[in-house]
Amino acid sequence: MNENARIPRNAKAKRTEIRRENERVILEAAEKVFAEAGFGGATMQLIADMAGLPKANLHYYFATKEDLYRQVVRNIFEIWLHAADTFDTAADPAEGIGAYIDAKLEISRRHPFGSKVWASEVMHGAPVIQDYLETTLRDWTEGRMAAIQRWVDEGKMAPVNPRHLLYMIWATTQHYADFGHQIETLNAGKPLSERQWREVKDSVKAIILRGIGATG
Amino acid sequence: MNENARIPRNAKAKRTEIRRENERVILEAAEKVFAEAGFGGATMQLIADMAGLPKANLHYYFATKEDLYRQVVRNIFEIWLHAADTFDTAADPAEGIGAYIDAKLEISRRHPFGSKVWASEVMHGAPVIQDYLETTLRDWTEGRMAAIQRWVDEGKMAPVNPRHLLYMIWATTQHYADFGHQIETLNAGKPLSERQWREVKDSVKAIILRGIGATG
DNA sequence: CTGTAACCTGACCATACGGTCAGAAAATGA
DNA sequence: TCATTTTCTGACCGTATGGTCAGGTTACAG
Repeated sequence: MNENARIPRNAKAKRTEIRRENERVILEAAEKVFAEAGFGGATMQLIADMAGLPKANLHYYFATKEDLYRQVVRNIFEIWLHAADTFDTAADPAEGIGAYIDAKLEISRRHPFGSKVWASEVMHGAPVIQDYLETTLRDWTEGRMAAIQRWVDEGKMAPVNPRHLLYMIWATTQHYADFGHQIETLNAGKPLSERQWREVKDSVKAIILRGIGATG
Repeated sequence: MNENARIPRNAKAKRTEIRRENERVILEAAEKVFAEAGFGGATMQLIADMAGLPKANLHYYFATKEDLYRQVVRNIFEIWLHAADTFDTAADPAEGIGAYIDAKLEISRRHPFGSKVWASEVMHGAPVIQDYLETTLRDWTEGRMAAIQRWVDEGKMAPVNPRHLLYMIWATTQHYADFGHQIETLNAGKPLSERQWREVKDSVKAIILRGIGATG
C-alpha cells in the first residue's frame, strides 16, 4: 500500500521517501523486539541491529525509546479498530460475529508481534495508551455492545451479556497470538498449518455462535 | 530442599522459619514487580523496596535476578495445575467444565500478578519454563483432552475439538487477570465488584456450556 | 558465657544502556 | 557548479543496574 513510482515527482517526495522507508524498517524491527523482550528488556541496540542501522540513526528518527514504543503501540491500535467494520454492516449475529472472529484470528495470525506488544502494554497498566482506552476503545466497545443488545432484543440471539461476549472474543482470538509459543509447543513444536488455522476458526466460531444461540 | 544436613536439628525450626518468612516476603514482592514491570523492567532495588529489605539481602536468598524470577514462575505454575482437580472427578461436562471455569476465574481474581507473570513468560518464548511446557503441561493437556473426548464419545456434549475448547477456557479466564487493567478502565475505572465477578462466571459458563451442548 | 553458623548490609564495582553531538556524507535545488 | 537541507554515524557520556564482598549482627547449641 506504500508503493509508488520510483521516479520522484519533486524533491519533497524523494526526501519523505527515505524517511518513510527508514521509519517503516525501524518500526517493524521495534515491534518484533518489543514483543519478544518487553519494553524494559528491549534495547535500542537490539532494534538497531534488527533494522540494520546504527543506533544513532534510530535516534535521528525517534527521539527516545518511549517515542518509538509509543508509535508501535499506536499503529497496532489502529489495526485493531478496523477489524470490526464487518460488525456493523451485518444484519445477523451469526454473520457479524462470525466475521469478526475470523478477522481477529486473522490479525493474530498476521500480526503476532503487534498483539504481544499490545498485551504487554495493557498488562503493565497501559502507561502510554491509557487515554485511548478511556476514549476510543470505550466508545468503540459501547457501540458494539449496543449492536449486540439490539440483536438480543430482536430475538436473533440468546440474551447474553454483550460485554462478556466481547471479552471472550478478544481473549480467545488474541490468545492464538499472545500464547502462540505455548500453542506451538503443544503442537509438537510446530507452527499451526493453514489447515490447523482453519480448524481454529471453525472451532471458535462453532462454540461461540452456538453458545449465544446464533446458529444462523 | 537442596540443603545439606549440616543444619543442627534443634536449631532447624527457628532458622528455617526466618528463611522461609523472608523468602515468602521476597517472592510476593517479586511477583508483583515482575507482573507490573516485566522481567526486563523489574529491578532488584524495586523488589527490595517493596519487600522492605536491603537489596543485598535479596541476593543472600536468591543468587541472581533470574533465580528469583524462576522461582516466581514455578510457584505460579503449581497453582495453575491444581485448578483442574475438579475436572477428573466430575461425571458430566456441565459440572466438570463449569467447575473448572469457576476455579480458573477465581485464580484470575486471587492471583492477578501471577497470571501476568505467566503470560509474560510465555509471550517471551518461555525462556525459563520451556521444559515444563514440554513435559508437565503437555501431559496435563493430553489428559484433559482425553477426558473431554470421552464425554463427546458418550454423547454428553457436542463433538467440539477438545484442544480448542481448552484454549478458549484458558484464554477467557486468564483474560480477566491479564487484561484486568483494560477491563477496569471499561468499568468506569473501578475494579469488578463481587456481584460483577459472579456475572462474569455466569456469562462465561453460559456461553461455553451452551456452546458445547452441555446444558446439563 | 562461648563458639559457630546463619543472617544481614553499606559500600563498592564493572557493565550496559539510553541518549548526545560534532561533523561527514548524500541528496536536492538554483 | 555551489549552497542548503537532510541524512547518517562513530565516539562519547552520565546513570542505573545486577551483582559482590568484607565485616558486622543475631540466634542458639553446648
